[in-house]
Amino acid sequence: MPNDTCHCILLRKASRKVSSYYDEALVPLGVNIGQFSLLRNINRLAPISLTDLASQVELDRSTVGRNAKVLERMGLVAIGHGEDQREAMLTIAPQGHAILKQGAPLWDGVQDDIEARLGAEKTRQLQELLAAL
Amino acid sequence: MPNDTCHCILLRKASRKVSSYYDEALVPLGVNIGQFSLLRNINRLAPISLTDLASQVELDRSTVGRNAKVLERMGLVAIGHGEDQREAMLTIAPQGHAILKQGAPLWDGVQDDIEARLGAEKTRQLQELLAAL
DNA sequence: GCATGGAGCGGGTATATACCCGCGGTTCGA
DNA sequence: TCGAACCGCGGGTATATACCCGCTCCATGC
Repeated sequence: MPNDTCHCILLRKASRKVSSYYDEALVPLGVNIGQFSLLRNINRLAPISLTDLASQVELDRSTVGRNAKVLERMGLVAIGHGEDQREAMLTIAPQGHAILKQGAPLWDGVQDDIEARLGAEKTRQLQELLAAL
Repeated sequence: MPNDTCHCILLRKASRKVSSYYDEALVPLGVNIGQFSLLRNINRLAPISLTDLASQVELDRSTVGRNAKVLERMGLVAIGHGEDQREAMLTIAPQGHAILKQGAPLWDGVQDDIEARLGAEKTRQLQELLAAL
C-alpha cells in the first residue's frame, strides 16, 4: 500500500505547489493567494459579517477573523460594526480596491497557465473531481 | 471570472476536507494524517536524516524538523545522531510501530471510502491530475 | 422588566508550513 | 595544518488553520 497513493497527501502536495504558483504571481502586490481570494470574497459580499464570510469560504470563523485582521493591518479591509453590536462587518478599503484591480490580470495569468498546461478537458475533470470530494 | 473556479482555492478546500476525513478516522490513535503519513515515510526510509526526509516528502526541512519533534514528544519517533555529527537521524520508536500497525486498517478504510465514492476511473483521474499539477 | 439561552466574537493553544539567519561541524584546497 | 567554503540544523517570525472557552450582546418568555 504505497504511501504515495494517499489521496490526502497528494491533495496537500498539489495544494501547496499550486498555491505557490499564485503566490509568486502576486508577490508584486504583497499579498498571497489566500489573502487575495478572501479580499475577492469580501468585495463580492460586502458588507458581510465574519460568521457569514466564514460560512461562504468554508473556513473556521476564527481563521477568517485572524486573516481579516491581517488584511486590516495592511489597510486593505475595514472592520466595522453592524447594527447588531456583536457583528463585525467587513468592507473593502480604497487600497483594497486597488489591489483587487491590479491583481486580477496576475490571477488570470496563473489561471490561464494552469489551464493551458492541463488542457480544457482535464481542467474540467479537475474542477469536477475537487467538487466531488 | 467567478472566484469559485480558482484552482488553488478549490484545491485547498478539497485538501482541508479530505484531510479531515483521515483525521477523524485516526482520532483513536491521537495522530492526524500528516503525522501518520510522516511516520510511514520515516518507517519506510529509516534511518533517514531530516534533510533527506524533507526532500522525499517535498516539505521544507524546518517544517519536517518541527513535525518530527512533535512525534518525538509523543514517543513515536527517536531522533539520534548519524556518523556526521550534524545529521539528525530519525527512526521509529516501539510505540510508533504500534501506531503504524493500528493505523493501517483505519487509513485503508478512508482510502477505500473515497475510492468507492469516486469510482475506479475517477480515482485514477484524480491521481493523474494531482501529479500533473 | 428581567432572567435565561443563544449568537457573534476574540483570544488561547496547537499544528502546519515556509523563509531566513546564525551556529557549528565537515571537508577540501592551499 | 589551517582557513574557507559548504552542509545540516535549530530557532525566529509570519501566515494558515482548527478547536475550545469566555465575554458580550441580543431576543424571547415570563
